[in-house]
Amino acid sequence: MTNVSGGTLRRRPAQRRSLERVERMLDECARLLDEVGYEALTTKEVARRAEVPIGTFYQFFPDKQGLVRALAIRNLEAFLGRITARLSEVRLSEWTEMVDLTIDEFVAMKRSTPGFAVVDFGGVFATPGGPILKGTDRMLDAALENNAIVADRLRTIVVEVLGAPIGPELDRVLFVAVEAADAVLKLAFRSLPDGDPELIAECKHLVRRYLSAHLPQE
Amino acid sequence: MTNVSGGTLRRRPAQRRSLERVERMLDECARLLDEVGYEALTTKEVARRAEVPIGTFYQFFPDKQGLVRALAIRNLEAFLGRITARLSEVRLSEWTEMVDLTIDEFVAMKRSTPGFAVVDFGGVFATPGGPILKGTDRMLDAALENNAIVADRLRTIVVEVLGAPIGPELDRVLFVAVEAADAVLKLAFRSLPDGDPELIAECKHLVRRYLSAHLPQE
DNA sequence: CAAATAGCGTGAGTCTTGCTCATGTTAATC
DNA sequence: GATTAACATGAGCAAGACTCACGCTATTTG
Repeated sequence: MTNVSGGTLRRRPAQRRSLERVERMLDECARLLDEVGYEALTTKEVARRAEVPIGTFYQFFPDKQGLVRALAIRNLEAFLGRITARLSEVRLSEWTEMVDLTIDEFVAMKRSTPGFAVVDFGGVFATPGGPILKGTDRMLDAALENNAIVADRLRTIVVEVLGAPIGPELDRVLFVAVEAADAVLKLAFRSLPDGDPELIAECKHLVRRYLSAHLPQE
Repeated sequence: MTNVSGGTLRRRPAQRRSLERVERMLDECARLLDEVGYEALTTKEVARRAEVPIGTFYQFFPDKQGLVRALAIRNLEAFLGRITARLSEVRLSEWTEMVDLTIDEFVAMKRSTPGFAVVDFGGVFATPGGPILKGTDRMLDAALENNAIVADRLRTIVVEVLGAPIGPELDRVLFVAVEAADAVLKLAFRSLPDGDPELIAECKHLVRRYLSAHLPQE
């Protein structure tokens, strides 16, 4: 699996114990996100639940956002892993199948993976804009980058499976598709805890309609 | 103009002076959002810039989120106003024109209205999910509701202009379209400060393709 | 017109939270 | 066994969200 993680951690856990601790903190972070949401989540509480002193928490995570960002990256890697696994099982004949497969897998993770409903790949914040002074929330960039990574991975697959024309146009199209799908699926899960089935169907519809203009028809 | 504002304010400003103060606080909130983003925005700084004591701030706004929510609602009302104004000027023959008109107006506001790039109609947070304990961030619901209001308004227009079949299906379709468009436009403005023109074009494309399956062709 | 009353305005101060850092503890190296 | 380096810890600090007791100004009342 490609390691996507960039400078997210302050110190990379070397020993077994530290590694387990970091994993535990991420787990508790995810569960807390489901319970109280991002704003109400406190680093102290995450540390307490993971049975890790607050000082140790800050040995590994630069701040609250770093924690959530790390979780988002873990989610992303899990998602990419599941996608590639499913793709090696199923031999798909049409690209439309890939749309369904991707969305289904995303939906499955929304349902089963703690915290995924809240952060998925990182789109919790929206703080772009002007000269950021202090606090320096670059989380949004992370979200942007992460969805870009999803798009990039999908592009590789699309090009492999059916010889789609490579180029900046394809990049853009897939990027837009991923972003739009993400938004509609968020909507589906806001309406119903397990995701409104009609909205999920509509999401597939939306993506297929859009892509059919850009990908070769079969 | 329909008054959309629900219980956003603690006390509704009755006298002229209070009303100006509230307006000033919203203005400064918007400008600060552009400068430092949501996380780094402080109520003290908003109050300071608006030349209003912090105590008075809390007379009107319940909390930081309430402030931003109020701004989002003001934005929404301004947007709906502009849309209806443009629609009364231009007599549109095809529904595709309405897509362009709506998106163009949204883009124009993203460029000109302070703070609109950050909050537009309220999608700053993402904190749905389980039993919210304290802090009770219901901002996301507000965002949801606000986009629903946009969709609803557009539906009224669509039904008026061309006798589109009314029903829950049309509601859902428009809701999805608004949500997807919102996401792609956010993306466009993340890539470039003034909005990537190619992504804006792609957004129109996406919406038209999607709607063409649900609205009567001309 | 003065007194009583009711609402409005105010900012010092409280409480909570993110985060640090000096000190203690364990493991590695010589 | 001594020295050094890496890791662990939680009391404490800084900063920000939000309150509340008091003063002030308008409005009503005898």
